[in-house]
Amino acid sequence: MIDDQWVPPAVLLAVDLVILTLREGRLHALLVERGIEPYQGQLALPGGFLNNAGEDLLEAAHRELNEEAGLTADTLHLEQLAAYGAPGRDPRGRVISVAYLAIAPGLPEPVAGTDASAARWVPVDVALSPCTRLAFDHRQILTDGVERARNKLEYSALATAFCGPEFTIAELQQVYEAVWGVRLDPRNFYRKVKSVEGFVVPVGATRKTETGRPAQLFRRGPRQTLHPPMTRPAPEPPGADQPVAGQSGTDEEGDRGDE
Amino acid sequence: MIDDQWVPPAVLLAVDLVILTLREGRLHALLVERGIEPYQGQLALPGGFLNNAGEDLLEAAHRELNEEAGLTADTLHLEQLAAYGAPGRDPRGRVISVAYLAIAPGLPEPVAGTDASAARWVPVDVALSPCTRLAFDHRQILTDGVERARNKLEYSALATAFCGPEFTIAELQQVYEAVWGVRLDPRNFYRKVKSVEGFVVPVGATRKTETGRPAQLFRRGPRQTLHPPMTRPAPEPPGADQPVAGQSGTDEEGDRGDE
DNA sequence: ACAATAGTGTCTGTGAGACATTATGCA
DNA sequence: TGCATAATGTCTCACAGACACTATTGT
Repeated sequence: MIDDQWVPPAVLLAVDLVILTLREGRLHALLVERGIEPYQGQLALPGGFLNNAGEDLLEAAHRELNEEAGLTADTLHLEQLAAYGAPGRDPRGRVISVAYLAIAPGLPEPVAGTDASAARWVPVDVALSPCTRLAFDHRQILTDGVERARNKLEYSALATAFCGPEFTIAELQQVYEAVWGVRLDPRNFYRKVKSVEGFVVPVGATRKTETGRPAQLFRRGPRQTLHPPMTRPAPEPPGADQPVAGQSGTDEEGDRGDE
Repeated sequence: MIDDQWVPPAVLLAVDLVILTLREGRLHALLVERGIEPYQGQLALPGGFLNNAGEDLLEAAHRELNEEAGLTADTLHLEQLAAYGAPGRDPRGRVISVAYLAIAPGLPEPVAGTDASAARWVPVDVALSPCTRLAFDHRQILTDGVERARNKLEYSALATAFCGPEFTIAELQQVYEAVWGVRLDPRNFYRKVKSVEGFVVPVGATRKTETGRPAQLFRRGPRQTLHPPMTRPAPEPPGADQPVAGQSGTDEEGDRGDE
């Protein structure tokens, strides 16, 4: 079928980033306004081509994270999301994009002055609203990233990645509420979090709130997976559930403890 | 930072397959003996390079599934696993591999006569034992695939993909036991499966067993996700759990397919 | 009858949902 | 004292684990 002279087609490889954070109780994603064609002027995920043939994928993700978002990778969560390679996804040619999901604590300022001057935080419900147009297949990638984060909150300690090094239980609850888009009972949430050994560890200090009793501060504990998992309220109506059938681009994690 | 003449480096793109099935109560993966360099003679995952620049990733996975395993994609589960792109993973150059996970019902014969005459089913515990050497980074890919399957059994109806169109509850239980490597109580398993609406639907017929009362036959139902999930016995000792840290993202690739 | 497997019923402990109550800060 | 939030306690129901028991086949 293939003659001896056949050589496989070469492709270009890009790395795109879904960077999520919490700002004022809402889930935000970092988007950049494209300065060049194609899709010039439109919103897109931060990302770019592989720098050189010797660069590792994860390394490229870290580089883009720094270049485009001004974020150092020290404290933040970064995991591979999926590969996207539909033939027509980039008008410049055959480009395969490996998407990464990054979770960052709420940064006070989006970014500025850097290479990423055009970057800004956008609430995900706005970014994914039918009115918003994203470049390439970035809507799909962003959707998948948010979905991954939502699922991982259930069975992993990912929520702590949205918080700073020290946080209160109430702050952690806000993460769940914002990402899942639900309201949780503070008492049950408190009991659940503290009942999972190693999820969070008390730091001994307290943080004053605007009003009311000061809250204890915690750090993330050694535990990565939650057993039993955090239960997400099921907003599904009775009957069969979402199709979820095919997977053209990606899938999810699957690995519970992976990352 | 990048001058106007800069062009991104091109890479080769391969698709590799983790194909899992159940044979005689044990979890097996399909491996091929490589006929060409590199790693000639060693075991590897089925896979190969993108056929042409216009081929979709999933399409390529289906093609390889057919070429190398002789499997038609009609009845089997196929989802993307991850992208593997470590710089040194393929001695021939920079090759990024997008791995797919396929789940197939137990086939009576491995394969033969086809392009994949060198393919054979290997128990995963054998394939992943320290003694077995796999080409490229296929050990990692296989490990990730098995891990994905293990996790998905918990919260999805993936187990039915291991069974034929009609199956008994006991057969479904064997899937869980083989993939998880545990023993489950038949009575509790039966109760659990039948309590999840739409997981399996009775087909009205029965299947005779070697001895004992005939079992009712079922088909997979419309439900894709299991709420609440199937609970996996936790073989973890108390204390912090597995690190599960990063994912360097690597890959492998396949042979060229010619021969 | 007996063996062997399919399928049902019961008890109990754990944990989630709902919600009352107490504790600790500030004005 | 009053208000707001943190933290703890109580009750109930759902469900997983353990296991006794009944049902239906073949020999």
